[in-house]
Amino acid sequence: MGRAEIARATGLSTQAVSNIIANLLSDGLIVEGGRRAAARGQPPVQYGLNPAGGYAVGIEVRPDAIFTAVLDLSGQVVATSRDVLAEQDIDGVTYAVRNAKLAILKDVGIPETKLLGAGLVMPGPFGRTGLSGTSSMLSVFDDISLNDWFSEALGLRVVVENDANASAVAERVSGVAKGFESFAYLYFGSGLGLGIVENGGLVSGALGNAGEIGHIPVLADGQKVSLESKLSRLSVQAHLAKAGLETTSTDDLSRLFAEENEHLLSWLDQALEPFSNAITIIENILDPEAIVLGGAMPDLVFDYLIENALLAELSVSERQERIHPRLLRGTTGRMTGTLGAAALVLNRTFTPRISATA
Amino acid sequence: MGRAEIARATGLSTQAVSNIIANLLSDGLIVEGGRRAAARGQPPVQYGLNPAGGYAVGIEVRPDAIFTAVLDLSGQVVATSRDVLAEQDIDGVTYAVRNAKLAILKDVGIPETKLLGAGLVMPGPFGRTGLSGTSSMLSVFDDISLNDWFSEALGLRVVVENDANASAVAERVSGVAKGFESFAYLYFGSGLGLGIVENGGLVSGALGNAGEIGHIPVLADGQKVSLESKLSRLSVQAHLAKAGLETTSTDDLSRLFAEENEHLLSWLDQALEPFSNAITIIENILDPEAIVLGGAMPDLVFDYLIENALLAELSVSERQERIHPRLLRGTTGRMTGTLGAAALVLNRTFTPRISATA
DNA sequence: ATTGATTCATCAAGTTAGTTGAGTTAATCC
DNA sequence: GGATTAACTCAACTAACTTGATGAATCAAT
Repeated sequence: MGRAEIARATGLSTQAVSNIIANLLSDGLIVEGGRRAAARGQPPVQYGLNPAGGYAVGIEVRPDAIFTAVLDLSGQVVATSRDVLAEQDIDGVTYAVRNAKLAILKDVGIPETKLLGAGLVMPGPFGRTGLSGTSSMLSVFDDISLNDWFSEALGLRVVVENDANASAVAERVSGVAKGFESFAYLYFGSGLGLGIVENGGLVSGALGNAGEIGHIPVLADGQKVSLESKLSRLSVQAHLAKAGLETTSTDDLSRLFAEENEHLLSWLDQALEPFSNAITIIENILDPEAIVLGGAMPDLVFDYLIENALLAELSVSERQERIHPRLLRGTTGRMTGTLGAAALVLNRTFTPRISATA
Repeated sequence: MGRAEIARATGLSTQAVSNIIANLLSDGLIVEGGRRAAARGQPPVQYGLNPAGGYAVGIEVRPDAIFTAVLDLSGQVVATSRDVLAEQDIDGVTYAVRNAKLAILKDVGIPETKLLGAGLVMPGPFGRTGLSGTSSMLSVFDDISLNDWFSEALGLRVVVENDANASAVAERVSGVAKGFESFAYLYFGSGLGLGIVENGGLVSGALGNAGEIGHIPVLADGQKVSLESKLSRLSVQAHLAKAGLETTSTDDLSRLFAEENEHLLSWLDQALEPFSNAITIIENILDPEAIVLGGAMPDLVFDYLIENALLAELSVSERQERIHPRLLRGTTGRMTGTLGAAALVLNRTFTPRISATA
């Protein structure tokens, strides 16, 4: 954009914009583009983000491994890596996280000073809740103290989130939800999570545990069960195990789908009604621009669900002026949680918000 | 609070706070309290909001009437009034709204200059959605143009919201949800709505139609039905009508409940399971501090529902450190929507937020 | 080709909302 | 009754804007 255009958009004077641009240029955060001769008058000098002006690290802590990624300001992936997680207690995790950060920075030759912050992702919910039996290994911490702890350990501003929320932000920063201000992201981890983005920011609830959609009651064959028991990674695995199929990886599922395996298809069949109900619930409660699907499922499975979902016509989401389909498949792939961790940092710096707990 | 305390809380210098306080005092927005001698050192001069420093008008448009209310800065009700709405088209509503505003201001002797803005409440959803058959009389407008229209008509900054959202804010500003940053409000209008407050602000979704919870599928006797068909004002009325009881007012219901009327009790009985399911869904998706019930139902009915709800133990809301019960009854009474309209204005001025659509 | 309209941008001075640091006032502690 | 503590004010300085005048590059009409 040119100076004058920015001034009109922001309500600032062109002079103020000029000053700010001069600062950002000398900080290397933006770069000058050419002049664009469009209409009459002097053509504006264009400015754009300098992707190399800053970087964000994302770190995903899984039960047995640590995934790390670095994104530049434009949301492009600079590097990813994977390390084993030897000890799963807090000290082991801290040690591994610190090493992972140092290693990947050294690898790509980015100095600490260029880092905007680090994002950390681990399975929620945090704090002590009624779900604590199913909770993460670090459940001794609530999200605020987790934040402080890792902030200290990494020497960086830190954002801690669960995998569903992080992935949602990944899709917003560099995936299919680019530019969406309000949307929902249905995340298939071992369970089922929901990342809620409203007005560009995450909705995290009173204690940061919003989006635990796996535990809502749904109807299946006249029985009331939890959504997660019908629609999740654990659910397929249990279903296939009953038929003697030991599947563990997403590739396994991909292969079974390609083979039109009857057991996988029957699982999909039973999952469709709970899935459709969940979509209706999300749409009517949150009125999102779209619902994005992502996580540990093959793309083909997502496509199948999107294709065959019974979308309620009686929904606030059914309207004529729709630009996007009501359901979309995420495009950030298998590292979505890790990329999301880094994307959280970018999202925070690009769409800051006022918070009561400053 | 004293100057120094405010300075510490905000991160500003005490000098800056002093300047700001001097301005606010001369604008009449705050008042000086006495000195409070607490610890050592010079006791601070206390300052507080001046309730009479500004006012907000709330206007609720109902099918046959216009309700108006004025709140002062502290959230206290200064006046309420009720006028008939003769013509239900846009011109008729505009005329009635303008008159209602002028009348109530004249009544209480508040000059226009003391007004912070006006809140307008009408039944949603706005814009064209899949629910448009059930939509409001002003459905030709979307929420942005509604805002502009009435802003022009009233010569004030205007906030337009649906009844559920407004009532939620009413409870936050001067009801049972005072001080809550994140909660949900289940509103019994003719249908059933959900007001969602996250981080002090309303979650309104991509097109402002979040919270249409009445349309979500729930289970009742092994059947899938819409929540609204089991739990709403229309639902009780239909249920009682089948038994030959013509009830129209909330007082009627109150009386029936006091009489332990078997038909009302059987309605409550069948509503309990869908209600409990809805609570579980809301809790797990939004992780609210509490869910507040309010709207066109007798208090006794709310109390009954709260008392008898089957709260899932497997919920993010089930935790030890809870300060409030998971379910609360709203305390703003029958005018809740109208008060909410005014409360919206107060909420906006007290907890402003950054918005992409400036 | 010249002139005027249109748009982008800068220069220089003024304004506003903050900061910093030194000094003043009023209470408690011992 | 002086030391200590905290709240507050005064005065000078600073950062981040605004305003108004001026210059620069392009297009369109004469």
